[in-house]
Amino acid sequence: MGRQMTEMLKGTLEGIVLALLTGKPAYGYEITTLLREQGFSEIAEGTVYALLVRIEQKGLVDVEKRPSEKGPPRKVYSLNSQGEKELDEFWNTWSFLSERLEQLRKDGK
Amino acid sequence: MGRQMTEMLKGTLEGIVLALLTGKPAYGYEITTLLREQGFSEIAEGTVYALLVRIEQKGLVDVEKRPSEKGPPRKVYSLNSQGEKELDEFWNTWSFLSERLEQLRKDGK
DNA sequence: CTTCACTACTTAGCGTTACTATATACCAGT
DNA sequence: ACTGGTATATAGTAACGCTAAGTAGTGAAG
Repeated sequence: MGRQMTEMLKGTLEGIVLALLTGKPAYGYEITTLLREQGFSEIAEGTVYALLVRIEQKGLVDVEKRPSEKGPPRKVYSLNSQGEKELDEFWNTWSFLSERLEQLRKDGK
Repeated sequence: MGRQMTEMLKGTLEGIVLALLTGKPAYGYEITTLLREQGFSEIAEGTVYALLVRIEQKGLVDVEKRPSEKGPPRKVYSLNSQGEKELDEFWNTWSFLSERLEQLRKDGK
């Protein structure tokens, strides 16, 4: 992972995961796969699991343990109302930053 | 500053400052003022100066000391070729992330 | 002449986050 | 037994923005 991307993911990766979780609960391994499919090809598994622990502790998701046919039990995360609120705020923060940056990019040309 | 914004600025603030510097050299206090005018109203001075030290050490900017009529001498930073290259990469990284996020936002609705 | 306000830069210590590396565990096929 | 895919956990590290406090120069107000 590039240094720039690593730093830029700070603060956005949590939002990305919350967004992935809207409407469709998922477990860690699945989320990692989803991220890789969506172009975040180099995100380490450990990063995702640590993030999931964090958002669980913050109370943004509900967790349910379910058996898997193919391995150890899965921890399925689903967005709760507090998580939805956090996601809303995330989009607001993102919009602000995004608009400022697009403005800057325009000015630079 | 909100927690989310603080985290999101990691990795982007450097790019923002590099972008501000394109074409028009500036000194720290001036950059802080510019940022505040552009909506980043709560960015601490210390943050900016620390960032400037960093990008100088990374060799992304050239520095010139100039007397001020109103206070201590100014350190004027100008983007050099390595800084321009870094800024290019920054925009690439930003574009990638930005596109993924806009896609996610669309899907969520 | 001293106090205040504005300009201008510096730095130590802190909290948060993503990464690296490693470990554990379950199951299927060879 | 061994390999490979599925699935989770965690200790240690580095990077970065924030807080807080300090130094220094100039000019105006009292």
